[in-house]
Amino acid sequence: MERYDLKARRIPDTTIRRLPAYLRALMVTGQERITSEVLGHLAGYTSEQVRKDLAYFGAFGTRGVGYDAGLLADEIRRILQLDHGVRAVVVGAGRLGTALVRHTDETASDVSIAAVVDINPEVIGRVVDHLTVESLDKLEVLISEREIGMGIIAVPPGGAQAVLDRLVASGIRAVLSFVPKALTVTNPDVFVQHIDLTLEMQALAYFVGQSHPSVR
Amino acid sequence: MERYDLKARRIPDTTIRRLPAYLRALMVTGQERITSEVLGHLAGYTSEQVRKDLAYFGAFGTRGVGYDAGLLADEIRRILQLDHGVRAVVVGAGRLGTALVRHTDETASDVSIAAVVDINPEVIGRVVDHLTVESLDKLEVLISEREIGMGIIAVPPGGAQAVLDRLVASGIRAVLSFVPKALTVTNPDVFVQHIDLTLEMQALAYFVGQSHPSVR
DNA sequence: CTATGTGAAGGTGTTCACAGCA
DNA sequence: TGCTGTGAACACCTTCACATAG
Repeated sequence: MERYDLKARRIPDTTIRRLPAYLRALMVTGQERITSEVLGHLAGYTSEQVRKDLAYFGAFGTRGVGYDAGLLADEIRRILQLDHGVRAVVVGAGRLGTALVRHTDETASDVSIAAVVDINPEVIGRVVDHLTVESLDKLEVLISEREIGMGIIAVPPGGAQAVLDRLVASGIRAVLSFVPKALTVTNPDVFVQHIDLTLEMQALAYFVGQSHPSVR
Repeated sequence: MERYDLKARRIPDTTIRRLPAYLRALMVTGQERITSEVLGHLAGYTSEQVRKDLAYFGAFGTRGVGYDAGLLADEIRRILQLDHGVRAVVVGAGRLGTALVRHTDETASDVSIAAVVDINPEVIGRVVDHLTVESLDKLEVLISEREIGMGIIAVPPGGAQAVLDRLVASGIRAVLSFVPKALTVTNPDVFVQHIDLTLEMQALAYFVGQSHPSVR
């Protein structure tokens, strides 16, 4: 009964990363119907890009008309597995970790935080929104009991690799890391996304002085 | 006296984005000398990638030996303009905005926050680390007086586009946006980097169930 | 003999242009 | 006629392979 996996086409990462933007754009318009032109404009991409991306998964539009916004949103949610109720564990209940929990609570994003753990005894037991910070020791148990499929790492660089290894060993296949350090993973089925503010800002510095870089 | 601009080669964005990772790796090793192999490993890339990236800007290594870590770090800082003391303004002093100020203070990243502004009278005047939150009205004045070259937008979606327009009108050419919405900019000299946590997590959800995607 | 620097080959993602269908 | 869906052309980035220099 798998719908998309059977096609066995390799989907570009870039396509996957644009789908959530399309989903948001579909939510914003109250419209019933929407063209790839409008959808692309709202999401910040071109109409060709929209059509190509969607074509990897099937033909959801009507020629000469456009797409049914509600139906297309449902398709995208299914593709991204957002209809499965994806649950994540936040490792590290420092300033960043707690901010992440609150953020996710506020924005109904179809991904929920199901557990927060920390290694520091002083922090364990504290309440963050609807969750109590648990011990890092219970990481594997919590992942299993609460059927967690995503890991979010918000610990200092020192302990990050060990945390990642434990997440992977527990069957986690999608990880978001805020650690200011390169982490390695051998299992090719595991996808790790890094968000590194310092690196981001340093790269941006390059463009500060970049007036008129010849053409484009 | 320009060193790199004269070459007029178009540098791939991907290269620019890897340079900060190389810089960090160079800081981590106490070593005097380093090979592209080791540097790549530390930063999470291949040795060929390292050499190609650096070759866009010149020949900094010694054949048969490797690179001088300190010299190479200086080169990268110069390329990224991190030797110029890049200053940024944070627009929006909410939870995220203040967290950004503190984060940047803690991690000496060669990019400093030189001003924080907000539109909310209740927030204006508050002290965040070494800065006092100023009125959004003074945005242009602050950018000019404090020679700010980078903008960081951490406001709700509603006011974000207007903020971006004002930043661009003030001559800002590098912007980091945390706004959960696509922003548009017509000036091709302006570079806008989006960090959107909700989109990031939704994209990751796709990989949660992605076991063994055939080959690779 | 080692590790850099680089043209050439290869691969991946985007844009074009239009055929196909409502 | 209008907009989708898609092969083909294109552009970009990465990997390969080796000439080059110390």
